[in-house]
Amino acid sequence: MAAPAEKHDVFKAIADPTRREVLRLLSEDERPISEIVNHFDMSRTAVTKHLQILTEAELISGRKEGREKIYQLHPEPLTEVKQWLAYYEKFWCNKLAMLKHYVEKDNS
Amino acid sequence: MAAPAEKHDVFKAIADPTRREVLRLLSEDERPISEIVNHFDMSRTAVTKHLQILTEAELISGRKEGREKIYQLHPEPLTEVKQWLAYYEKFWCNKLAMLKHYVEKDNS
DNA sequence: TGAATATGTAACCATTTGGTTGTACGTTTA
DNA sequence: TAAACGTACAACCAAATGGTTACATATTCA
Repeated sequence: MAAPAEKHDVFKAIADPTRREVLRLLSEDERPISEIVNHFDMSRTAVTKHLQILTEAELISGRKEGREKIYQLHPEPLTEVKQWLAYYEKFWCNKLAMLKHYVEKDNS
Repeated sequence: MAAPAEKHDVFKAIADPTRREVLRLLSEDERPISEIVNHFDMSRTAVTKHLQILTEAELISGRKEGREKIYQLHPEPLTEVKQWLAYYEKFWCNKLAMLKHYVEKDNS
């Protein structure tokens, strides 16, 4: 049952603006590939590749329905990013935590 | 005063594991390049390139001190990621928001 | 001064990324 | 059945990415 791990990690997946836009589209509603393609100025093949990368990161999944393939959002893997960010939040939310880093040197 | 915008956006900057590790190191304390290099199994030149990318994303900055260049963390740009994530949090924190997406189809 | 240290940078390279076109295949529908 | 639709996939390509080695420059210290 051990997943073969993520070939594409979620950080790489969300690094591309096109892929972030795909996620936004799918957050509104599930959509077939052809409909997703309409939102971009690139070929269907290019969009399909982005969908594959997002699928490998398990951020989306697609199901065949007739001749269409319908993709839907799975936001859960984004928790990894959230957890990573949480560590750094203290550095900008809690000024006290920044003292160690900035006080002595940046005294201009 | 208008910044020439970010050549490297923060999403690309944090996409690389090496760069995330650099951020973690600098969150502990500011460090000269040579000390950062010691933490990795790659050349100083390679590390320097990562430092440049992080600098362009304004996640770190370096100051010359004698013959050393000392880098320190600037976590502020990460707020952009946090804001982006906030939009998707409702999809995994608030089950109700997911109804529209999953209820009708995923009824197995 | 001269050696050692720390960094800057040019030139190069393999692989990945992000895109293309062309063709094939399954599904509707007239 | 034949045409139209939606998708899959192979082959190809330019540019970006992530790394290297080699050499130059600036600073410290014996």
